[in-house]
Amino acid sequence: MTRKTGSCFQLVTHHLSLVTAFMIRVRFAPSPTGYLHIGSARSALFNWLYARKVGGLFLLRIEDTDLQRSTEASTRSIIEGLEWLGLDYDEEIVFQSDNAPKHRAAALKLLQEGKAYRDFTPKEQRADATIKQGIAERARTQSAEGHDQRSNPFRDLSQEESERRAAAGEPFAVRLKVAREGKTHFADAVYGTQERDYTEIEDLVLLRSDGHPLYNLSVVLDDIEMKITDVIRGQDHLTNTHKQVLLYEAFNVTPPRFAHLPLILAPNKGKLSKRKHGEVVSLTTYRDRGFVPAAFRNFLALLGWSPDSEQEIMTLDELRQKFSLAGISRSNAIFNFSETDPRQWTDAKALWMNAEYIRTMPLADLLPMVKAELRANKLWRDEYETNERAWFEKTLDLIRQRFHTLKDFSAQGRAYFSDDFDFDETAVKKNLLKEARLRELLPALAQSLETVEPFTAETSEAALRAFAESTNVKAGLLINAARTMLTGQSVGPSMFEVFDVIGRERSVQRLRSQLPWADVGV
RNA sequence: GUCCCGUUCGUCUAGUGGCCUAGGACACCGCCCUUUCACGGCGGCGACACGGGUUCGACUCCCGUACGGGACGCCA
Repeated sequence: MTRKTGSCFQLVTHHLSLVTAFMIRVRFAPSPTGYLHIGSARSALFNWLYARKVGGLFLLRIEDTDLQRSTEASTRSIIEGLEWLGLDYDEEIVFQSDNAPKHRAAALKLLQEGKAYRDFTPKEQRADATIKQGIAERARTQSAEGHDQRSNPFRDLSQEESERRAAAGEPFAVRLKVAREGKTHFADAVYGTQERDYTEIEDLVLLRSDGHPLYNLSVVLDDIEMKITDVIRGQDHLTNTHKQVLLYEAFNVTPPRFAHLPLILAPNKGKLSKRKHGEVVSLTTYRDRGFVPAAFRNFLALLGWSPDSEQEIMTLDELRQKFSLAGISRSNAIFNFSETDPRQWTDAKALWMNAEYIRTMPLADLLPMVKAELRANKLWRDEYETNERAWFEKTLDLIRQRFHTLKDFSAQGRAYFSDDFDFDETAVKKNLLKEARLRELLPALAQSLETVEPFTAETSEAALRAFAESTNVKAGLLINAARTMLTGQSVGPSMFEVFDVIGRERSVQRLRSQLPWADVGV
């Protein structure tokens, strides 16, 4: 990023400040340690909606200070995920690791000012796997014994002694010197006024003994530098916020406004984690399994937020217009899905919403998504966009009515785009093998359809019903049999609409096929 | 364990003291439409965690209990 220096720039920013003072600036600040979690995606969405609603800016900051776990692939996945959801960001992406030297300098400044101190306690070594429970356990015993958060022996070490030991090369961490008495306060837009007694807040580590700046320090400094006006993030940060408020005070900066979001929980009301719940928490899963981005975005928006109206299907623009922090609920939401039932691999409402979008969205918006899906399965032909476009749109409009994901276009929809499709075994048994006469009737039906002119849903229906009457069989028998012959399935759109889009030539050909009988060895 | 947060149908939620015999959506069930399956239409099932207050009146306000969640790191 370019950084201008000199009084000229200062002057400009000074004038601009009157204008920018009211400019809302929010950020989405994920750590790139895995694929984008749907909870994070929702935070991003809410930040974006809030910013766009008021004409503010939505910034992206990658919190990659944990060099051990951060990956470039993860950063890419985050950016792709935002793009998929249609959330554009402003300005350059900030990589937190780039600012480490500044963060370190700021901590050292607090040290000089006496607002922080050197902690010479040797660093504990802990195995990664046992960290969480070990910390919880220690916290338990400490609180049971009435641990004093200000008991660090190095807290009141004299300045000279501290300098001397540091100069001698003794390693030290830098901790914030939290006052013995007082409370932190902040107004949360969702949870209301929050306060916390200092005695509940530890002297948090700002700098590791290797000089590496830690999370709370970096977040505050970056938010200050990025001029963030509103911090919207998960409720799991509620206690961090108190620590961060302390840091804002130490730096003499007015804290931003805060809004904490209720959490998204697993069906067992526990934390929804990638490790425990697998791909269902990853945003990319929804893209890969045929979700329309607008549908998933719409679903996510309704998890923890609701508009004033009872309308639930909303475009991005409608969401933007209706969004308000006041509509965010305080209680956690359960993301309902089954780990054993593949039909309910994710929340039923999300699935429903996706189907709803697929059958009602403008065909022009659906077309490119279906194109990608067909292309990936070698079912796409360029003619679908040129001289066969009318047919293609008509076919999509017909079959989309009962599809749930984009995957269905290449799976259940295969027979519409290829002659090479499979026959569903139960469909064959139920609609073809049950009635022996069908083996002769179907080719005869084909023959009578061959002369129908023009060949439409109406004329094919008339022809089939006439044929049924003349051969003295129920129309339903032929209808169901024809459906299976033409599509391989027992379910689908109205048979006559299918005749229409499959066309006379292919319909006749398929009615004469002996494949279903050959397959079962009759 | 300590601190913080929460609790309305199975799930997402509306509800800011009388409009609530608690509304909507998903799921489920039934009927209609349809010789398929859906869509759609109509209807059904189904909730204010519990106990005390305050009030003429409490889902809404206060207190307590229970339950659930979060945080408690030289991780982010």
